[in-house]
Amino acid sequence: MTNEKTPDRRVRRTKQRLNDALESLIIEKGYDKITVQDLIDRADIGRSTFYAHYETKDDLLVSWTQLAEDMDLHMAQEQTNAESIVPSLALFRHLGEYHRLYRAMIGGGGIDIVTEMIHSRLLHHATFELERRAEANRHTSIPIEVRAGFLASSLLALLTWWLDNDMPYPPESMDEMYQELTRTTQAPGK
Amino acid sequence: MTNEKTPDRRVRRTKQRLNDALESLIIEKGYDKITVQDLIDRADIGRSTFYAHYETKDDLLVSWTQLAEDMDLHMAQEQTNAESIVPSLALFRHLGEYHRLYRAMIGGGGIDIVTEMIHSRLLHHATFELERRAEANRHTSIPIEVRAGFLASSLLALLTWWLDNDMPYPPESMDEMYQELTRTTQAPGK
Amino acid sequence: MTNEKTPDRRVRRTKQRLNDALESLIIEKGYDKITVQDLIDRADIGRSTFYAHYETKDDLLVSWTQLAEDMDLHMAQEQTNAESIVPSLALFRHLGEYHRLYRAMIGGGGIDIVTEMIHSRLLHHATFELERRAEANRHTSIPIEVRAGFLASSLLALLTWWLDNDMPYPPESMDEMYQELTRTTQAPGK
Amino acid sequence: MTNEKTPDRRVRRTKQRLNDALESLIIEKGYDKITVQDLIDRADIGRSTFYAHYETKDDLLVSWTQLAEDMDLHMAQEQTNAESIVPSLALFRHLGEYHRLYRAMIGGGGIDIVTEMIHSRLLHHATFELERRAEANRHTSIPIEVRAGFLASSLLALLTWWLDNDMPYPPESMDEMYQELTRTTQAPGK
DNA sequence: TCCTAAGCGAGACGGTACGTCTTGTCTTCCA
DNA sequence: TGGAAGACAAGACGTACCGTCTCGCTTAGGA
Repeated sequence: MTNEKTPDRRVRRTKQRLNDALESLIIEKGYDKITVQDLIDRADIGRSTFYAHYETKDDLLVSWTQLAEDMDLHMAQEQTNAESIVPSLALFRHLGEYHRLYRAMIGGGGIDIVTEMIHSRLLHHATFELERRAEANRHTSIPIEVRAGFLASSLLALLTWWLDNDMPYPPESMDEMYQELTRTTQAPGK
Repeated sequence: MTNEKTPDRRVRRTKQRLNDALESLIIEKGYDKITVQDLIDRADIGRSTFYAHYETKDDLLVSWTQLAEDMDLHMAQEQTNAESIVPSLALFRHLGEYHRLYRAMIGGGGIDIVTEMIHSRLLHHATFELERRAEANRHTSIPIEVRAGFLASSLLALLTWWLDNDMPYPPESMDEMYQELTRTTQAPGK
Repeated sequence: MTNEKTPDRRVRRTKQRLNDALESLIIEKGYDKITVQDLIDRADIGRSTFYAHYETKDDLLVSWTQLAEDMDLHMAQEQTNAESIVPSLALFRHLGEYHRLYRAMIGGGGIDIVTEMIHSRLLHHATFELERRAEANRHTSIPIEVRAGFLASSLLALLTWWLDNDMPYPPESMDEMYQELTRTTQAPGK
Repeated sequence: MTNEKTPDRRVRRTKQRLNDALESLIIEKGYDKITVQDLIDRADIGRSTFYAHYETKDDLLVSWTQLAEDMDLHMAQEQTNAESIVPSLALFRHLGEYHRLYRAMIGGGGIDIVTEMIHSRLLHHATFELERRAEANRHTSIPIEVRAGFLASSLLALLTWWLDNDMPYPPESMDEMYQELTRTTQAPGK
């Protein structure tokens, strides 16, 4: 519960229009090719209105909370699965479902900001889980931050490869491969 | 023996100046912030001269062959080590030696094109090595291209993390961690 | 008896604040540099309130009736003086008294709209007076409108010069010079 | 003979195009309504090219030397006429010839910068001439700067009135009226 | 005294023009 | 006469104002 006043109805409408315009333009022509003018035209708003709400195109992107919320939601859902350190299966399923959008945002020619955001959330999640299970991992001398980075980067790499190659395997297979490849950290006791 | 004429002495001078300008500007302000005008000013050449030799800023970067050659050289050197699929130790040592430059080029705020080039070479190398040892890996159903991508991305992630965190461990330790984390693919029989 | 309702007390207060804001801002930074936002901020009113009363910044200026009324008042006072066609002495005295304000409004860097308003009133007055004395001026073939324009412009030029040069002579001297310079028209018979 | 290098042929072409565009647009829609974009479109040049040569629209106008040169030329031509203090007849003739352009630049709704420039040149000329004939004017106590200002402003007013009213009299008649109205200063001995 | 219509502040909004910046092409000039 | 210097067209950028508009809150002034 924040102290922020409920925004003007018009403000919400403007932001919604900009988010819609951003999403459709990302799919159509790729984020890098989008100009502020494109967004303005598509959202049918005035130039100064854009700059009243966002400093730059990137600012609009990061304020587009859908991504972060999606990530957190799916992480929370899979959190109950004690076996998995990162919510890999849920992510393969979610990104596969919205693959047109995610393919435009991560991987080759994607958007660095988005990739970094996802990586950051995965990293944070993995670090937290590894620390929670610290006692079970005394057998290895590899620092937690290295292992967390490894887990996050590996998953991101597989996700990216999967989307860039038109999802040649079902999400469940991809998850199995990920589990197998990272078995050294995921299930240390083997 | 190529068909290329030996470049004019002036041409070589121009290219040398541009390479020097590029390197110093990358370290100073980061590749993304560099403009063609910056390069021209620093190299003290005319605008058309730049475009006579390179199509874009990226073109100058990739033509700056030092990186690719370095990579290949170190790969070749470590190629004799039958145990290792990718020349990880050599890379940790090499990047550590020139860390100021490499830190500016890969990892957070780095240059996509360079990261992709390194990734591409690692991927190609890993694919080749895995195919060469294919018979030894029948035990796993994970496709070679997935495993090659995994090996390349993991190494790149560790290299990046290492540089971004001021190289807290010696190259040898990093290599050991990498070997351990990717044991499932590197030495599958274990 | 007009149909206009007596304005709301608040309306009068708003207009007063705007007039005050306008006057102080003209002296401070010059009319041209004033923005509607400046007026709004200084008067501490809302944007729509401004546009509820005035169409533009110029509209506020011309509705600021003090000028026109001043002019007419002084013209009426001097009207009795049969010698003078335009109320030059009264104007020198009046503008001299409020020179800080008038210097900002007429002459170099002044406000065209004000200058034109003063010129227009002078022209109208001179035309009226010359026509009233038409029979006394048969000696010259110069059309009345030319002579009226000459009288108005000359006086305005002297007033402007006088204010722009920090009023180096008293109003009475300025008036004498004006009478002498325009003697050909003012007192044709001489 | 200046040290400035002869400008690039292209530069001269660009400036010529801008001058032409300015002149036609002044006549078409009035100086105030002209935007930089109008000039760019009409001259068929790039936006940055405009700003490479001129800081603002006003800068282009004042650099448009034709006006100042015209003034000086006509002043020089009439300089031989010992009777006239300012080159009134030549000016009536010249402005009448190019009345479409001058009507858009001086007088009601005209361009302040141009009006002030003409006034300034007239004033300078009148001051110089009056000082040259100082001994012949001992009869009056009116300071030279006042009389020069009067002569310049009166002429400008007549020119403006003449153009704004579609030149109802020939230049020669206008000049005669001007001489008659300013007889007190022009031919003091009468 | 209450009620209701108006005045009001606040500020979001669509637009227009601005002056800056960078790019890749094209023309001129000079060695 | 071939390459360096740099002028150029194109167009996106972020800023500054403008005049319109939609909100609720406040507050007269008539019922």
